[in-house]
Amino acid sequence: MPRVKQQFDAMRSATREKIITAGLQLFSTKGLAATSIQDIAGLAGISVGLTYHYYKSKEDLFTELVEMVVDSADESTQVLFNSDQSPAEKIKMFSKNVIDSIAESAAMSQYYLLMIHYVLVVDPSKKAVKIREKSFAPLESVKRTVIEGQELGEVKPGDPDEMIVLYFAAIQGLSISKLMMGNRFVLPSPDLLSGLLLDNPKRKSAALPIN
Amino acid sequence: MPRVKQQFDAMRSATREKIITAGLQLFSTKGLAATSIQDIAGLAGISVGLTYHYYKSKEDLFTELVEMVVDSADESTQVLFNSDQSPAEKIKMFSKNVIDSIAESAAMSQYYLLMIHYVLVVDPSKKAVKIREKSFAPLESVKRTVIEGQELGEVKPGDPDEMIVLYFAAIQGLSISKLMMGNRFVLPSPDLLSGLLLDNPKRKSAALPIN
Amino acid sequence: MPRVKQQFDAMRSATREKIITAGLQLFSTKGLAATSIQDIAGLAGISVGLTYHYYKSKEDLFTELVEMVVDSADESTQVLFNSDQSPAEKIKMFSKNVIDSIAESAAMSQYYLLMIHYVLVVDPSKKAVKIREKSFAPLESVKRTVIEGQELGEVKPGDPDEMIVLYFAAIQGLSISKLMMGNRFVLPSPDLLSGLLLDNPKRKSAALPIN
Amino acid sequence: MPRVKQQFDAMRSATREKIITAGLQLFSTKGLAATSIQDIAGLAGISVGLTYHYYKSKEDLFTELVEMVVDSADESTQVLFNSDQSPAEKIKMFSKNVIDSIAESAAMSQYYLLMIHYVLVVDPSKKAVKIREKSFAPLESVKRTVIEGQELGEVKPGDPDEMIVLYFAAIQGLSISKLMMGNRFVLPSPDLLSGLLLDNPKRKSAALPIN
DNA sequence: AATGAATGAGTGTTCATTCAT
DNA sequence: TATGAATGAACACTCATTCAT
Repeated sequence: MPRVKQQFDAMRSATREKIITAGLQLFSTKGLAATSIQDIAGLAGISVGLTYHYYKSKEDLFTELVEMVVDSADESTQVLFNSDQSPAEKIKMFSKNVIDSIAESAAMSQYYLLMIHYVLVVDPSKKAVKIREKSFAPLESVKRTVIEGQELGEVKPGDPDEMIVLYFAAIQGLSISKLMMGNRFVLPSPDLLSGLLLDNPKRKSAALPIN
Repeated sequence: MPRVKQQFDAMRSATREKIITAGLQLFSTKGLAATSIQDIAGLAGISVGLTYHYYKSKEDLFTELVEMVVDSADESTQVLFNSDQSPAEKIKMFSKNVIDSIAESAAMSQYYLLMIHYVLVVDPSKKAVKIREKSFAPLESVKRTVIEGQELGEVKPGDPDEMIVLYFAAIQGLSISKLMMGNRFVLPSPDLLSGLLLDNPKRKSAALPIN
Repeated sequence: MPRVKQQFDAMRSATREKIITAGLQLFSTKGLAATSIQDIAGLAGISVGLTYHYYKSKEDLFTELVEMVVDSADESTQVLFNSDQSPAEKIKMFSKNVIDSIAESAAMSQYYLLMIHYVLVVDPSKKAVKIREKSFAPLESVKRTVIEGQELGEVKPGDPDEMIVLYFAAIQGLSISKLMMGNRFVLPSPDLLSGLLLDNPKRKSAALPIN
Repeated sequence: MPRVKQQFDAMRSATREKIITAGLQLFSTKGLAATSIQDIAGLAGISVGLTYHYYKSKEDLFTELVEMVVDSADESTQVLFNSDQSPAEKIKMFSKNVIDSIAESAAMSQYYLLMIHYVLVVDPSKKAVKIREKSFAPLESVKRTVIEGQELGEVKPGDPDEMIVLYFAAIQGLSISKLMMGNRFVLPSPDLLSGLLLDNPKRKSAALPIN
C-alpha cells in the first residue's frame, strides 16, 4: 500500500497525470513499439523533453503504467473479496462490477491490452516476474471463493482451476472484443457471466414451482 | 538454359512457406511494429532482401497473413456448421475442436493475437473492412445455430447476441491466456466451454442415477 | 526556463539555410536520385536526422528548392519587365543580367539543372503543375516585350514564340554549358545574346562611319 | 571507325539492340542513378540476368551508350563539314539538320541529357576524359568553318569561340526544352538558328530593293 | 519545470550483382 | 543464351534520448 500512496503523490502533478493518461491510451492500443514518446508528449500536450523529466525512458513509463493498472486491479478485487458476503454474492458482485466497468470506461480494455503487450513483448526481468505474479492475484481470490462456494453448494461443481481460467478468459475476451468488434459488440448481462460459476438464478426460479 | 517454370515455382513455394511460418509466429506475439523484417528473415533462414521479393512491404506481409488466418478460420467453421448434425451436436463439436486446437497448436492463439494487432494498429482501408467482415462469419454461423437450437430446446434460452459474444470472448480469452499465463494455464474441458450455450449434460446424467 | 521563441527561430533559420545551400548544390548537379540525404547533411555539416526535422522527405526538400528558385526567377524577371524602359532596353538589360549572373554565380546553372531534374524525374502532381506553370512566367514577360518591341520596330521581325523559345534555349544552354564544358567555356557578350531578338547595335554603328 | 564497325557487329544481336534502346530512353530521362537494371530489362522485355550477359555493369552500359551517341554525333558532323560546300552552306545545312532532328526524333534530346548526366554524375576517369574530348569535336568543326566563313565575309564578325558556344548552347537548349516544355514548345526555323552565325538571308533580300 | 533542436542507432526498402540451372 | 531467385550493401526515414537554455 505504500506503493499506492506514492502513486497518488505522483499523481498530484498535473503533468504526470497528463502523461499517464496519454500513455495508457496509446500503449494499450498501439503497444510499446508502435507508440513514440513524441506521440505521448503530443497527446499530453507537453514537450518531449518534459516527458523525460518525469520518466527515465519509454520502457520505464510503460512498466510503471502496467504496474499501476495491476495494482489497481488487485486492490479493487481485494476490497470485494475480503468483504463478508457469501461466495455467490461476491461472485455476482464481481461479475456485475466487471460488466459495468467494461460498459462505462476503457479501463478494463486498457488493462488487458496492456498486459498482452507487456507479457508478450517486454523481456522478462525480476520486476516483470513480480508484476506478473501480482496480476494473478485476482484469479487467486476468485479461486478461493469458488472452492469455498462449492463446499457450500453455491458454486457449480467442477475443477476450480478450469473454471476460473474460463471465467477470466471470458472477461479478458469481452474487454478486448469491446474495442475490436465496434458496433457489433453487445455486452452480456452480469448473470450470463456469473453463470459460468454459479447456477443461473433465473433457471432456479423456473424450478421453484415445486417449492 | 533457364530453370523450368516448375523449378521456380517450387522454389517460390518453399521460400514463401518459410516466410509465412516465421511471420505468423513473430507478428502474432510481438505485433507489427515490434517485429522487424530482419527478425522474420532470420527466423525464416533467408536474407532480408529476399523477403521483399515475395512481399511488397512489411505491412503487406502482415495483411496477407491476417487474410490467410481469417480465411482459414472461416472455412473450417463453414465445414462444421454446414454439416447435418443437430445444433447441440454442432456446438459440442465446435467447442471440442476449439479446445483441441488450443491444446495442440499455436494456431488459435496466433489467430486472435494477429486480429488484435490488425484491428488496433492497421489503419482501416477498404481491404481492412472486408477482412474484418469476414472475421465475423464464424460468429454468424454460431448465432444461427444458437437460434435454431433454442427453438428446438437444445440451447439455453437467452439473448443470442449476448450469448455468442460471451462464447467467442471466452474462446479468444482462452487462446490468448494460453500464451500469457504460462504454466498457470489449464485448459477447460470442452463441456465447460459448450456449457455457455448448452445445458451441461454431465450434471444431468451424474445427478440422475444416484437419486 | 526554456529558450525563448526568438532563439529557436534563429536556430531554425540558420540550419535551414545550411540545408538549402547544400541541397541546391548537390541536387542541381547530381539530381534527386543520385544525391543522398547523407551527402546533403554532410555538406551542410549537420546530422542526417536533423534534416528530417526540417523537411518531411528528400523529395519534399527537392520540391521546396525547386519552388524557391522558380519563385526567385519569376520575381526578379517581374521587376525588370514591369519597369518603364523601352522594350529594347528591357531586353538588353535582361540579357546583360543573365550573362552577368552566369558569370558570377552558380544560380542560373542550378536553376536550369534543377528544372531538368524536376520535370523529368518528379511525377506530376497538382503542385508540380503549378510550379511548372510559374516557370514559364519569364518567357511570357519576354514574349510580351518582344511583340511590343516589334510594333515599335525595336525588335527583329519574326514569330515571337519561335524567337523566345530560341532565346531561352540559348540561356539555358549557356547556363548548363558553363558547368559542363569546364575551361572550354567562354561566355558570350550580352550583345551577342540580345542579338537573337535585337539588331546588333555595334554592327550598325561600326558600319556607318566608314560609308 | 573500327569502333563504329564493332558497334554494328554488336548491334546485330537483337537482344543488345533492345537493351540499347531501353537504356537510351531510361538513362536519358531519369539519369544513371534513378534507372535500375530491372527497369531496363523490363522495358527491353528480357531478364535481369541476360542484361549482365551483355554488359558488365550498369555503369558500363551507361558509358557505352554515351560513347555510342558521342561517336554518332561526331561522325555525322564530320560528314557534313568535310563536304565541299561553302562555310555558309555548311552552317545552313547543319542548322537545318539539327532542327529536323529535334523535330523528328528523340535522338538529340537523348544526346544532350545523356551528356549532362554523364559529365555531372559519373566520376571522371581516363575513358571519361577521352569521351568528353570527342564530344567537343562538332564544336571544333563548326569553329573552323566559322573562322573560314568570316574571312570570306559569309559569317558574321565576332569572337568565334563566343559564337559557337552560343550556337551550341542554343542547340542544346532547344533539344532539352522540347522535352521539358511539352506543348508550349515551338521549334524555331533553321534560319533563326543559323542566324546566330550568318546574316539573316531574309533581311538581305529586304535590303535588295536598292540593287 | 520546460522547451525543442540535435544526434545516432536502428529499421524498412531498393537494387546492382551473382549464381544454379 | 537465358531465367529469375537470392544476397548484401546502401540509402531513406524514424525515434529514443540528450542537452543548452
